[in-house]
Amino acid sequence: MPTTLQTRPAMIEPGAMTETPQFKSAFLQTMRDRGFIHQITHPAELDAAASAGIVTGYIGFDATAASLHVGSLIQIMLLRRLQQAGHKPIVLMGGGTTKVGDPSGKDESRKLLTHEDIQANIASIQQVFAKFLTFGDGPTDAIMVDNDEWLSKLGYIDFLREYGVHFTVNRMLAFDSVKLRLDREQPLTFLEFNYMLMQATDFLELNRRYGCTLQMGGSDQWGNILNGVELIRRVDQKPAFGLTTPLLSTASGAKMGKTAAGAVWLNADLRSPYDYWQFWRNTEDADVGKFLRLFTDLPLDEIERLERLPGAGINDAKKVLADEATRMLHGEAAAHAAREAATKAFEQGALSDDLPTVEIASADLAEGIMLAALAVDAGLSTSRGEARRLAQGGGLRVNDRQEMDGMKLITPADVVDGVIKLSQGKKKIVLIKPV
RNA sequence: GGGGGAAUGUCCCGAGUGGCAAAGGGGGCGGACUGUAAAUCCGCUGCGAAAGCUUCGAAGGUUCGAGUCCUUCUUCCCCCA
Repeated sequence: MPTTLQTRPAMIEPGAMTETPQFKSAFLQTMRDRGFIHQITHPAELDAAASAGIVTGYIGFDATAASLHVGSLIQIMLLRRLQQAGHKPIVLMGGGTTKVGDPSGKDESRKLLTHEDIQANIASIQQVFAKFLTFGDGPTDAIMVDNDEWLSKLGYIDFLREYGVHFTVNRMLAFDSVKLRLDREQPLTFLEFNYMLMQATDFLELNRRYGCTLQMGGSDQWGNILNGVELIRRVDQKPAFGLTTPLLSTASGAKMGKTAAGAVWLNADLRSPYDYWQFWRNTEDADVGKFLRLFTDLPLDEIERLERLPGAGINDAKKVLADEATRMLHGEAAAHAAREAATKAFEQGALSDDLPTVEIASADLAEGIMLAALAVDAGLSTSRGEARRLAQGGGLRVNDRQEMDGMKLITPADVVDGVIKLSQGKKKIVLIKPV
């Protein structure tokens, strides 16, 4: 008779973190100094393992969209730090688990994606990791695997007999991902209910294939991670660890990564380097230090200096943050161009070719285009009515001149140096280029 | 299988009496103040140039008029079996 997972592992609760003695391993020490750690299972054991040799750790990424967004960046950085500390990162693409759908933190079931959708998403997501990690065959080189490889091959009966016996429904019902859904009287399908088993299976599989002993993730993954840790410890009697990062929100409580323009995608074709730079530039004062520690490789003493800049000087720290973050993702040239464009636009009132540009037909312009329509074409508004209200509220400017009438016709006379500068509010600028 | 309840402005939550483009929040956007910050205050938040058009799970019906009443259906929740 197999034993079921009943015991809770020793772990560090967030509050206790500060009283923990210094870690011996460079990895955990750095992680704590830079604010990555929320909870750890078996901290002493993991610390010892990380000091003694190479630890292989993984993080799973679901493929629900064609790009990851800033919300996942902390996980990506975590893998980067792992590699920097001399360990081996595994990027696990959730080709299989995405077919099931993680119920954690969601009130409703997600739409089911097809296998083709998921694989296309994975292909699109993959490229980003190469910017942050070094892939290859070496001992600390990163590797990428897709859990569809083993999950889709599982037979139902085999799966139930091999893994199902290790989980009690009693315990599964106690997990937040399940409990919250039930408490709110929201449906939780049996399909989704199985997600945590899938994820536990992943960890076991990676442990057997690659000797992976560490699973990391956001704090909402704590329950899922625990299951994997315990599964390995029960079934194979091997060490396994879990580590979660704090849930990232801005100092004023907003969820990280959502802005006016929607999610802050990491793929350049979904969000330009210029916009990405702007995202970091607009960080709240209170978050600058935290973000510098998490999302840049700058040394800690330099970060401390930056975050202590008095008053408006904090803006310099934000520029450094934006530079560093953009460079890491899009490269030196793109970061430089984004900063130049921003400097010109905001500090010198000049234009830069790197500002977002939209082309329109000269013939249409010759006849005159309603300002509101132009704003829609420029992507500043989703409807003309909205654009007109925006103008009425003083939120639209043409060549830096406020224009309250959304019905006003824009003509070739408004073209200056080959473009029309259209601004929404203080931060969004689009260049309209007649062709 | 039986009984009871729920679905509202395509971001979320939520009032809603037969006259409703539909209260109020949150979120978002814009303005003022600042430093491309926060906090605060103000405005906007279905589409349309307008006439008008399209919204309250779906389809029918009653009515001059339906989110509101009736019928059927879908989905979900609860209780009983």
